Amino acid sequence: MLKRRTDTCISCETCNERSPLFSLLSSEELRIMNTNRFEVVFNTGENIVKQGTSSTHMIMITNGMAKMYLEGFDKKNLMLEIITPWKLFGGPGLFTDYRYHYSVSAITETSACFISIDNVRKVLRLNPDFAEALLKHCSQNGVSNFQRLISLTQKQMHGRLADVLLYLSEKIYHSEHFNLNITRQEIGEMSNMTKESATRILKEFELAGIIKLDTKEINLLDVPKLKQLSLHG
Amino acid sequence: MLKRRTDTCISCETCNERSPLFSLLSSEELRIMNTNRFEVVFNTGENIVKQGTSSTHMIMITNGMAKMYLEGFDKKNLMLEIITPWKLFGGPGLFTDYRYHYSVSAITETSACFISIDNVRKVLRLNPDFAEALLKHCSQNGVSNFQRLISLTQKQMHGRLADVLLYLSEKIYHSEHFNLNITRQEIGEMSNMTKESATRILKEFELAGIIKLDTKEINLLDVPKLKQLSLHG
DNA sequence: TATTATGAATGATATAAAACAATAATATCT
DNA sequence: AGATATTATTGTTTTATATCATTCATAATA
Repeated sequence: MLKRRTDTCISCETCNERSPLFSLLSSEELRIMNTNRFEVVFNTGENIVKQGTSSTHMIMITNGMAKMYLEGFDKKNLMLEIITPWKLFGGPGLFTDYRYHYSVSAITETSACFISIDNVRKVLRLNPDFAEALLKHCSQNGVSNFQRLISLTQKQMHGRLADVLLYLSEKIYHSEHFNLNITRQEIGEMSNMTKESATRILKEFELAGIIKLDTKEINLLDVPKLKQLSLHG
Repeated sequence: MLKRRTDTCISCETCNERSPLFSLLSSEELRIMNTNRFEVVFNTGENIVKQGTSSTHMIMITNGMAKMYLEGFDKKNLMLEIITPWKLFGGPGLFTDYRYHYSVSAITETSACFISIDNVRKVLRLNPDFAEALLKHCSQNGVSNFQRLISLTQKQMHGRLADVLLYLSEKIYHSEHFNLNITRQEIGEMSNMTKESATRILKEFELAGIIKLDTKEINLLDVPKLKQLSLHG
């Protein structure tokens, strides 16, 4: 579905303040980035990128919410992140094998802005600050992946679920009280457990007074306890 | 222990052909890289980098073998790679928080060459090809981490051990017949299982005629079968 | 409003893999 | 070479977690 142009998104110049990476660029460089740029609105559930297809664009969501996930064996997904506006993605394939290495799909109706990777490459060769910032961006993803590896391989379910709740609260909903717009299945995909286990442990947390739970509505009552659970194995 | 200078390693100019990243550099850029560069020999078991300390250097092994691993909870390690000569490392911290995010220790006596990160940064700003190559290097690590995440979270022990055997054969020993210089404990750290499980499954593979096993000596008899095991969950 | 889908909750059972324990085989040191 | 430490093997038990099965609740649709 095509999006009507609005005065908030006519060109990169007008929305560059939204992403730290773009604020490093000159007008001329922004003009390059803006060339062939397009924006598309996705309905809930639709794929924004599909793992395995050609990676031709660096993408940024300007509105809505999406999930980034690895497609594993037997339709089992591992969710990497929930993506909110101004977070840049496109992944490691952009500079290696020109394939997307994960899928991204819309959790709510989502507008996404597509910037051609050729233009990104042009600018990165013109602007060393931008090149360094991209390298930093890539490195930060590397650090996150290390944390994920340790969390998923060395913590058991309670710790992993605590990690998810803290992530949702701190990084996504910016509140200790939030209304989930993801399913138990998806909570399981974030913490590598079945939906049944996710349900069960949420209930346990409620019984232990750590959270207040009303299906989709979650209230973190004891954040220190969650942090302690997160630290245990 | 300091290493005597030899005619094979007086400066980066003389060993630049060893690493694809260095072949992109001009003499002047190599001279910058070579400034304050030093080489140290580590004994078996010694730390080359220690997770959590300041990351000040990009490092390359010129001789020997080392292991790169994440230190997790309760002294439980997760080995990321075995490092052999000319593989560059230093990790995601070099461009983010200036901390090493993993440890590297010598499996055999190992010589390592330390290049100041300030010099790397200087050169990356001078040479867009090098900048792009570093970004590619970082991205490739990202791809490997995705594969690792899926392998460790979605495969069970037989599949994970098959992955390790194939990795050792293809990437490290370059033969289907090799003499391990790592312990069962370390095989466990590569595949996220206990040393007892590693022993047991190696034995099972032997009984199934997939490998020939004599403690440290391993012979892959049925590589297709290992690949098939690797694909299953 | 009745009727399907879809998601959530809960219980019973099965199983992969860790933890524990003990012995056997190597390697290292004196 | 003998003594000690490290590593490998093997068996038994325990536990975390998946799987299966069913009911309940909520949302979408006719």
